[in-house]
Amino acid sequence: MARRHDPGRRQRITDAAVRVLMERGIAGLSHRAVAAEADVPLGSTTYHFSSLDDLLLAALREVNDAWLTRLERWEAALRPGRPLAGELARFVEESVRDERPRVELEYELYFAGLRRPAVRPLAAFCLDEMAGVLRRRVPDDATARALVALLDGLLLQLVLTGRECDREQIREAFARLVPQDGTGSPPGPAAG
Amino acid sequence: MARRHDPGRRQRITDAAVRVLMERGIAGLSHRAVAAEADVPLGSTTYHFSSLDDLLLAALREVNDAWLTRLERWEAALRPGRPLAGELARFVEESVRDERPRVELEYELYFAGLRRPAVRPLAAFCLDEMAGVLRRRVPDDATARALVALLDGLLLQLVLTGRECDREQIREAFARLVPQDGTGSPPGPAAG
DNA sequence: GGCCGGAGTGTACGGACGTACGCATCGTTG
DNA sequence: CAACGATGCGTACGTCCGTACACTCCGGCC
Repeated sequence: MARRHDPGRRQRITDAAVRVLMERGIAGLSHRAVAAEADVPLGSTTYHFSSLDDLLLAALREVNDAWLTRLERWEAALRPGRPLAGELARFVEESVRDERPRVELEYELYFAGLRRPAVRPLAAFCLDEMAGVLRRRVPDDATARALVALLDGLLLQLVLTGRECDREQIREAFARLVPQDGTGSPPGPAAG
Repeated sequence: MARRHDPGRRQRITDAAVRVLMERGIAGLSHRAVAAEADVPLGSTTYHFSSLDDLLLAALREVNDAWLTRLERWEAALRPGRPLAGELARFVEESVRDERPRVELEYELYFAGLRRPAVRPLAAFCLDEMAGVLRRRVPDDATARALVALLDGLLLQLVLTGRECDREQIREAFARLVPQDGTGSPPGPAAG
């Protein structure tokens, strides 16, 4: 064994939980599945997390962070000259092409929030953060929230129907929501 | 007992399943819960439905039908003069105000579709039908699909954050997606 | 060097679940 | 009226789950 005083054990369990979620979904998350995936004894998962909900929440926070980080990176890499709508369409396309499991998991998070009071704040937080990121490129909160809604709805459609992604149509839809375009309107000249 | 040859028994079980789903969500659906809710013996639920997935699917079809019917009724009641965006905003507002449990359940259906192959076609069907209904009031498929995406995204946001519904903001967002407005553009003069 | 406290673990318990299957029951047929 | 077949039901089995808890083991302190 020699696993005594293993720092980062908690983190390893959380990571294993994320993998379990990715493979089996929220319904498939159990102490036993996580323990096996993390290669730790069953008791270890109940020791580090006071309940299964705790474990679920920790894992979902991880998933959520990864998702928001991806969005932040996309935002940070925006070129001033390019219209925002096209870049949003690219984000959608890349999401369903390269990160489908993560997208699916992200939406499982939302839906878990529908029923589990403990998860709901996290889902709401995610929505607000996304709006906050887009807000940097758009003149008002309402537009940012509408863009988030359209983004969520489109990703959901693409993931659920498995239909191929028509980037031009998606760009057009985003373009209608963005008032004037040129990678949005940063509040200040260089404050973006 | 005297329950022999009870016609509509299957339907009663399905209805009970819908109530169970409404109260406990998909994770809470079980043969036992449904049997108790429908006041039938446990064996009856396994007799009429070959598996739990069958029962879930039947119940979700019911939920789906109710949802699409609501949308159809909304569409049928549209007045020619009124702008479509405002009517869509009204639909959103009424949905979260009066039908929140049904909305939540509808999105649980989507969620179930993410993980259960048997449910996915139903979720995809629902998305297509919604687009089909909106298509009657809008000049092209792409716009209809974008409206569905925005509708889904907005409802999701409102239900998850519990934020109050700003109807004017929502109307504005829909208005940007609808090319010109006056309750859409029916293909023919009176063709509906 | 020997004890002591807490960190970590293995096991066992109680309960819920899906489903298979033998049996009761009733309409039908001769 | 009697027997039979299908229709419907109650029970019981095997599995998996979350969690509690007695126990082990290691690091620090006297």
